Amino acid sequence: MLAVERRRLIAESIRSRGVVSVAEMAEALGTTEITLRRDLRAMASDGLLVRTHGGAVQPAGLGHEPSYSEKAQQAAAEKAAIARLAFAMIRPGDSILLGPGTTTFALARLLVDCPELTVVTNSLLVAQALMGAPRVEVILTGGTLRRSIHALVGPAAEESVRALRASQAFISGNGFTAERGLSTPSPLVAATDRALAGAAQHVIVLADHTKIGQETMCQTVPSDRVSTLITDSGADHAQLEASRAAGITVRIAQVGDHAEARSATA
Amino acid sequence: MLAVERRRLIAESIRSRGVVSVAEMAEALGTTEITLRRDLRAMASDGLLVRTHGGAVQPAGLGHEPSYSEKAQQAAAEKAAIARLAFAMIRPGDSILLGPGTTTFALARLLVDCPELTVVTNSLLVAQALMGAPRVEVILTGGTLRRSIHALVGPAAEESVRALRASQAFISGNGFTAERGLSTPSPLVAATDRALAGAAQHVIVLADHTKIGQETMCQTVPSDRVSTLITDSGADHAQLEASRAAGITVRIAQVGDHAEARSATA
DNA sequence: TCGGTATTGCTTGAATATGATCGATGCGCT
DNA sequence: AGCGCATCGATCATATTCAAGCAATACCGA
Repeated sequence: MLAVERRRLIAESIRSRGVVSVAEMAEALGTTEITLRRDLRAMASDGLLVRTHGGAVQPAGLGHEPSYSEKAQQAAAEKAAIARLAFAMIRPGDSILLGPGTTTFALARLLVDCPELTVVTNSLLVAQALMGAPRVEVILTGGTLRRSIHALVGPAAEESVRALRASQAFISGNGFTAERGLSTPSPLVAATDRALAGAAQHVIVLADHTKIGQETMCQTVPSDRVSTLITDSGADHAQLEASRAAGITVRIAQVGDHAEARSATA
Repeated sequence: MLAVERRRLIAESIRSRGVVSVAEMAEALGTTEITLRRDLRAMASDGLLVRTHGGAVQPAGLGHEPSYSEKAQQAAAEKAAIARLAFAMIRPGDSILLGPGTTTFALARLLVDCPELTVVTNSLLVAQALMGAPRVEVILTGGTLRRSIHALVGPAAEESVRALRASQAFISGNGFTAERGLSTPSPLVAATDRALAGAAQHVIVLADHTKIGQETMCQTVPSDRVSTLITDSGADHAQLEASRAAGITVRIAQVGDHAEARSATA
């Protein structure tokens, strides 16, 4: 076993699984932990991985952030179900807009096998998720990096969206009510979301039940601009009825229901 | 067994498996390791393979795609040294432009502790590297995602750079000569690099010795627009002299820490 | 046949990679 | 906060690999 061979296997393992453990890898490669540690140290100094206690993780650049993906665990099943329902609304050849958020991120992961698709987004996570989707054209808006949501915001982001048109925009947020529509705590994020919504013929809001009935500071999309609301079965019924009365198509995703999803349920 | 026949078998083996081991190959060919080493040395000087400890590996650019992480390993120590030299040119409070590439990525990793800095980039890797640098403001250009270099290119990218001004632009590429300046194989990437260079007062080219004297298809920055060239000590001397004669400040990075890759001047 | 050249194999000293031990550090648990 | 455990880094010892010099053999032309 050559050193280069070993390191290539380490790199491959970390690329496919995101993390490697020193002990586990030493066992698998038939070498000692000391050598593994030396390899990891050398590779870390080259930026191929980031060293942690007991192993190493993928450098920021190909994987998903641990803190962010932890947050995505909240109501993960609901978000996945919502994403599947949204996925069913997309046809090959479409041009769509995707806002930031864990739910839209879940949707992006479903799009990797979708042929002939153009995705415009201001979310770095969405872009990362579509990195391995060669048949999907990904266009990022410009803008200032907002770290908390891994997205691009600000005047530059709004400006770059202004020149674009798409059939559908999939937007998320922190709160949704039938009266005030979608809202989010940050004015900057709200302005960018508003720009995204303004560039699409149909606005589809993705919001799990924890957000229905919540109001936060800044309105991003008023109710009359929302075509469809996709949420899950835990949502407040009165709010859903009021939304329907406002002319919004409301769709309820059933957790564990894979029937609507087509082929991408890996 | 003729020498030419032996070497043909070596080439065949390295093409099919990617790596060969000296001991293993000597056993298979019924010869000694000394002879194998001599063969490998000769073939390495012809560029048919890359010598490593205990064997040899396929040179990058043949067989399979030079996946980003593998490319990052090439001349990693030199790139790190170049990045350190470039880092010394940046002052707190500056606004800088960073292009795509492994060397600029190495520079970005050094910037995480830099206070009060504005970085404009079209590289997703640079953005990711600066995700954990709360005191650095990161602005991404818009554009179409080019997966092979993890960067944003195209008219949208150029347009979003047009409104910006910065003191320094750090650009990399695939080749640099004193006559034609910086060049890259892709017209799209070249156009974006050109836009980045056009937005800065000073253009600093980061290019390790493997790129000096190389010419690729598309010129990105002509020599007279380059203020500074930062390379490493393995670079061709005639090219460096010609660059100096053209008015470019040439700086040579010394590989300091761990000397892993050794370079032979042709 | 003889001399010259090229190829191959061996030996030696140096460089590198690997493995083991020990003290220090960090992390998780109570 | 304190304790126990795993992990880490450093240093030393060992094995492997490398490169250069030298000797032996094969090949070739004269």
